[in-house]
Amino acid sequence: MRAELPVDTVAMARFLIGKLIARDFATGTAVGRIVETEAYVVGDAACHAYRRMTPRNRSLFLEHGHAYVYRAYGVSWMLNVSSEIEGVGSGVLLRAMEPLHGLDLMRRNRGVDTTRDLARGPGRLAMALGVDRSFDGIDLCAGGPLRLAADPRAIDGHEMASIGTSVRIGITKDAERPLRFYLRGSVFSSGPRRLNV
DNA sequence: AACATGATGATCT
DNA sequence: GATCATCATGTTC
Repeated sequence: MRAELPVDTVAMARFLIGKLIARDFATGTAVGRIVETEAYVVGDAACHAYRRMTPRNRSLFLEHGHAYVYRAYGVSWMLNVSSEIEGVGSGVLLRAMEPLHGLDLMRRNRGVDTTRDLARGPGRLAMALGVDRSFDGIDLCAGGPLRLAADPRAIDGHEMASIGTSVRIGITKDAERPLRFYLRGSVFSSGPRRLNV
């Protein structure tokens, strides 16, 4: 999988739209299709690695395809994918997912029944997958309990046409950059569907 | 002090 | 159903 991943943050954010993320639990596997991402690029004041490497953000500096997990607002875990060569700090936030398999597991993790609400939003996505700080720094391309996968049903090139772009959600620094990407028409993405094309 | 959010309840259609 | 205000809460620098 790593060989297929782009080594570029914006390319990664777009590439991940439509890809699958799987999480093994003792009782089964939950799988979702990524439908919304945000890029946090080099030189971006909104990126946690903007200033320098710190204990919190060090996973952003791992080789592309590793998890960076942090707590937002004291309530939610955020799951990101590192997106550049080792030593360069940047990543892609996974903001929403369409539940495909193991919905019972996600419902249990979320304490919510409605399919549409299981993973629409970055905190919900992480909770549905049972992701917390213990996943920070893990390799998402190594066949571990949390991993990225291609969609076997996808046909090369067909997803590209259906990706929309907008500004990122919930930030104040570098807020005007068009670095949010979403699968057009998906009811499982979390924000505006109609900014910037 | 600021923050890459979500649940809830109010109010409007 | 949409949209908005409010706030709980941990972690960072």
